[in-house]
Amino acid sequence: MARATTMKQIAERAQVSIGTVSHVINGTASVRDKLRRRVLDAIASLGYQPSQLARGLRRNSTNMLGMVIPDITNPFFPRVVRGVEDVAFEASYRVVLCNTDNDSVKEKAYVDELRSYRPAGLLVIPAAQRSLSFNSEYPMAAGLPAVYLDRRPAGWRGDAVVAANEEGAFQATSYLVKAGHTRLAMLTGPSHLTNASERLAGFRRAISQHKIRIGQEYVQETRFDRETGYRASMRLLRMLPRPTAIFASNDMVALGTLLAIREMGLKCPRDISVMGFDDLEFGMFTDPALSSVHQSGYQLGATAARLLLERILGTRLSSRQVVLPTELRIRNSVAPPSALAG
Amino acid sequence: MARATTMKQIAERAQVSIGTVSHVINGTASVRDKLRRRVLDAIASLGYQPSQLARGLRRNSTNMLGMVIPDITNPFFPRVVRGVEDVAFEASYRVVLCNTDNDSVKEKAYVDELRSYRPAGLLVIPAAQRSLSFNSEYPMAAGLPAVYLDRRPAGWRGDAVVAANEEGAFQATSYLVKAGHTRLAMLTGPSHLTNASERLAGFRRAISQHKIRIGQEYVQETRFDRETGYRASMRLLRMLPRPTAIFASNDMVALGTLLAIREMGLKCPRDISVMGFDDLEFGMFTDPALSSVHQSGYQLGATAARLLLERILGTRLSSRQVVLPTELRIRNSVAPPSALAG
DNA sequence: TTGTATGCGTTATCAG
DNA sequence: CTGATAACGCATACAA
Repeated sequence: MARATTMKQIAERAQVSIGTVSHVINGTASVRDKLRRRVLDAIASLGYQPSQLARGLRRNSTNMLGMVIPDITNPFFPRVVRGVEDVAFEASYRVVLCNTDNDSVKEKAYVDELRSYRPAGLLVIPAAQRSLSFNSEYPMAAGLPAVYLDRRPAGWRGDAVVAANEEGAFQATSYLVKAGHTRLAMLTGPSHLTNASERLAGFRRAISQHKIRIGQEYVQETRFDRETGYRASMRLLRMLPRPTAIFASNDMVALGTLLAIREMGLKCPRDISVMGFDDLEFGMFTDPALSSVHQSGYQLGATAARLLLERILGTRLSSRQVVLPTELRIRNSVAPPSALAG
Repeated sequence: MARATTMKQIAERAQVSIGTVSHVINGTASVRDKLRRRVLDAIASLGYQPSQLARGLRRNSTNMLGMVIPDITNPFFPRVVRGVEDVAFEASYRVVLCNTDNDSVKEKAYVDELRSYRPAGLLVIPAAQRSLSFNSEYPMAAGLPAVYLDRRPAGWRGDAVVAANEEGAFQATSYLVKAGHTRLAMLTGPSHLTNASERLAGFRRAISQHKIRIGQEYVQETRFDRETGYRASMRLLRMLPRPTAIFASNDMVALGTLLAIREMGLKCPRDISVMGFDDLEFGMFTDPALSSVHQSGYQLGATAARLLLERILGTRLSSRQVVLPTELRIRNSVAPPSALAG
């Protein structure tokens, strides 16, 4: 295993001390132009790269940003990650990615290990609302800047960036109501996640504001995936009277609903309307095209990364809670209820 | 910035020397049971985590795996990444992810920086066939184990894992021919990527084997995205005679084709058949459902990670080229050519 | 079986 | 402005 070029070699070649090399690299003291040039030349010709390990050890901090997400395979998260990466890269930070599978144990393991690399900060989409690893101000407590995204763990008083989940769900539900639907069902997502419970709250606010009452069996808990969306939808579709509209807590769940409708021999939107949340790219291509509450995963990530960088650089002190806007995108999967339905 | 617990503190608390602590942690010498227990207790009660930076500096290698991919936002790659991560995590390695945007300059920058973290190995989906950073055995030369995935840079003689691109494309094209198509078009993807050129080769082999001749305007180069797929498809659809089947080099491109067909007021598969490659999840939900050559991104990643780990652990010496099988998945987007078409 | 001491490549302090 | 030199936290060769 060939060892890489070190500062010592640069120093020898440039005929200066190792301290001087460090100074020209970090701009930590002014160096006479002649020496500076010699150093730069040596660096260029030897292709020297400072050891991030040695530097991190000495400084007790690296240019890594730890990012903890549930599952990169879920199509919403890649955009978030990309938003983070772009902002981080621009500022010379690198992103280390970890998938928790929504498992708080794995989350804790990852966070603990990440810490041992002394990242400059942490970006976390928490696995659960009440996580053992994050119940208080855990990451901050040890002086590690952290920003939470997408979901907010209970009790977290630091920086966070989330979408307007309640409001978005309220808008979407209101739209369905105004289209004439009164038998509305909701697939909630995991009730222990803030984004899911906020969306449910928005749904409830809309129907109660319109004086609509629905049976509790019309509200079904799911995970945030197609599989549970499909199963819960099958249950809904077999109920009598059958709901005329289903609001899914995210697009993956809505995909399951579309599948269930197809399998039951029903037709969307003729027999039943479907609304999703997230507005993932594939929604434009489904049959029928999926109506959804749009949120920008990229902005979510980019914004969180910016907050984190600001905190790392210490330009801000008070903690900030950013709420990103959502926007209703109506496509073919929603229509007024047919007189025959039910 | 509170400093973390160190071995020294463990040593003090356990009333042993720092060397002993190291030995029980690494199992590098047998330690008397009593002392070992004291050390373990101290570690547990202080929540000690060894500094990966110090360890990496000392050992000249860390438990990080550098992974370089074009763009996490492209739905094929998350599965690859996930496959890598799962295998890596199991073996106590962590993955650092970098997006190159298919830009070899960015790729080189990332690889150079990654090296300064002394990763145990590198997983690379190269940005281009002839990359400045990878034209010879660059990563290996410096003793850094590396495995290439999905695409193979020219001249690389080390480990690589790719799909059976040529064969898959051959099967798909043959299917179209057997369905009666003679006016076949292909959207090639970027010609400088091996996977794209192999797919084109498979296409050509199939049509020439069936004695079909097509005009060169029926072969259009695209990138691997929807946008260029859409534009190239519009060109194809305006040609006279119009092709009766389009083979897209991947599903994102095929999505663009579906869009173009819709926009031209044509109907797939009645007027024109469409075949994709990759078989991404959304293909089941498009209208019509997309036929495609299936390959498992997860297996691609998992296999590559396994090869890399084996090389890191030094259990193998000769370099291996793994080719993963593909499988044709026929759905509604393919039908025999209508007599009226053209 | 255990302790001591050296060095990994930097940064930072302190003289000169 | 420049050069020595002491940490940073750990692994490891060597001594005891």
